Amino acid sequence: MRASRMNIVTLRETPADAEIVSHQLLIRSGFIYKSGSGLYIYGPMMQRVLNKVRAIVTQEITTAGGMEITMPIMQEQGLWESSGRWEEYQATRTMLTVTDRGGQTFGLAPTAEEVVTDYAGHLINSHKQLPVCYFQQHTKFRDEIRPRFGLMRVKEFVMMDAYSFHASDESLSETYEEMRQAYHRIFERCGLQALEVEADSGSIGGSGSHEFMIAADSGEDTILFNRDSAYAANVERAVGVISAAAAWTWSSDLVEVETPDQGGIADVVTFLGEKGYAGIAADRMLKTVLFTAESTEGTHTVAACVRGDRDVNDVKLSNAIGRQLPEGVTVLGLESMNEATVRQVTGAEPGFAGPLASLAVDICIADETLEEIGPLVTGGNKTDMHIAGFDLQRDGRDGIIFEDILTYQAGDACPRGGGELSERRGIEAGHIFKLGTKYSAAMGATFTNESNKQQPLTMGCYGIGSSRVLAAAVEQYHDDNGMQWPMNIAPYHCVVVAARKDDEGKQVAEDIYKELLASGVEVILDERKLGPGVKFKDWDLMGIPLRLVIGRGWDNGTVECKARVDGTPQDLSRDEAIAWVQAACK
RNA sequence: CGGACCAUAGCUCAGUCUGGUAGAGCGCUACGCUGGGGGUGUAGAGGCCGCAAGUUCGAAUCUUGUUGGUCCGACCA
Repeated sequence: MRASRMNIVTLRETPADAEIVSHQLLIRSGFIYKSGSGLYIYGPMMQRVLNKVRAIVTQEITTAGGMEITMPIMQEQGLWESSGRWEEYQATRTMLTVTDRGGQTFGLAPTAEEVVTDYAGHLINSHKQLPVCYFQQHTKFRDEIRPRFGLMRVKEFVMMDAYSFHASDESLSETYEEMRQAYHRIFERCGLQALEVEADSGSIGGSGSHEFMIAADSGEDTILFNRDSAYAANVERAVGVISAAAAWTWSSDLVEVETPDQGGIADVVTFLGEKGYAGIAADRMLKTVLFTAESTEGTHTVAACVRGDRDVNDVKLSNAIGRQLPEGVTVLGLESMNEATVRQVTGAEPGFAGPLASLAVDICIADETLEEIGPLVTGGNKTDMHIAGFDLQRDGRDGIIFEDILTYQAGDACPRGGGELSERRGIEAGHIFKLGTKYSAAMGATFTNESNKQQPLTMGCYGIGSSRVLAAAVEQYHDDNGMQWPMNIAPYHCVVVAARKDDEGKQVAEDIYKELLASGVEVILDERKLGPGVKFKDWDLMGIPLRLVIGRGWDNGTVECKARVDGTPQDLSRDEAIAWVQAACK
């Protein structure tokens, strides 16, 4: 391609609303253009990168046994009602909808379990047809409340989604493993370092799932991991072992302590310390956090208890609440309880809640690490009053459920033994789920098994945010001058910069360009009438991996060869330069 | 959905407090000079100051409303 025909428009200044580096560089380089909030045009260069990622994904998923199909973006409401997810996705406002002239409402694909389950259910009648796996790479929609971070969080994006169907859990596990391997190959071929972590399965549901995280400080997810034991999990799901609470000698009698205006944990600890309660620390406090949970059945008041120095894990809590509700009832959302309701359920000002008989909530869940700990200090459900010497087993209200609802953190011990957990940020680029029969059972997608019985299809589903992978690649590979695309997904392999004014110099650049082109190299000839500095800045910004310059070196018959990544320029002869490029982009 | 902020040239922003001729840098156009890291000279084009009402002799500037956007939180395969 000739640069003079590429309409290259690069920005010197960073747009005001671009916070993270991938957003800044993609905008400045002209790779993307904001069409609206959370809506982006992929320019010609970006499209080429996307095409390459898509090609790699298609190849690897096909190798893993997937068959590519295309499903509609518009999905009938009835399909979603048959799985029971319509209400959930409307209530959580995850799904965008459109209505036609007849008044029929459609969802804009946030994912396609319902559509594909309906499809497979009609095509698959016998266990002899199994297993089977379909996939597509198509536009997906999310009703993002707040799009941000450029391509990271948008309303419309490209995602590969694959769905496998099985006669047994064993078969599902085999395919799940094949897909897991395929994911690793995909990220490797894209030149990305991805970390596989245990994950929460969220609103998709199912029995097990892993996420593929691309490590980046700007990532929105937190990963806890330990290299020695190879444990890695999303903090939403991660478990660990917390250090024991510091010793605290107490007569174990229940004592009410006046704590005027001491609502927070830290306040109470300081206050009690001054009052002579020696050795009391935050880990001897029992923190009671109050929530209001919305479910398909109604509103529930919830108390969640954790050790005073730790935090409640919302995701785990939400799952735990779901297990307390009747079959088929789904938790839609979890909110901090408003102050008026707090006063109602505790009979006190906010800050003095405790899991006593006087706590009038529908559900009370205590973290499992509190089962064996005591005595503690907790709120007394009276304004300005705490209770010391509290033992949850002995003094707690009836019906307390013990579950893991703790947010683990760096420094906690690894659950697989050995050392401490470390923490890093990651971008969720892929997610695989063992769905089981959640959708097939609800939608009546069954097959005849070997015993001549109808059985719901066992399913797995697998997603890769293709467009998010692009942003993650920029996050992972860039420097002060711009992007650094890995060769396999770079929009072009090489740019030939014509930096001489004389006719011979121009002709040499032209000839080298044509020769590279003919040998299958994806190459750009920059013959624009611009100073060389401008050209260098442009291509560094756009991150083309290889650069040849026909400039002052040509006086001695040499061409400057430089790799975008940590390359020191080297002067080679014309033919050597061509060979250098051909070798580098193999 | 709570809280904060912004809207002036294609982009980044001054000007608003204290009402009185519409500004800068970058980008763009033309013509030179120049060529190894966004070079330079001259001459230009480009704005209903988001929109609507109000106050005023007079509004980018003050008031109210409205619409879009941004940030923090909540939410989120």
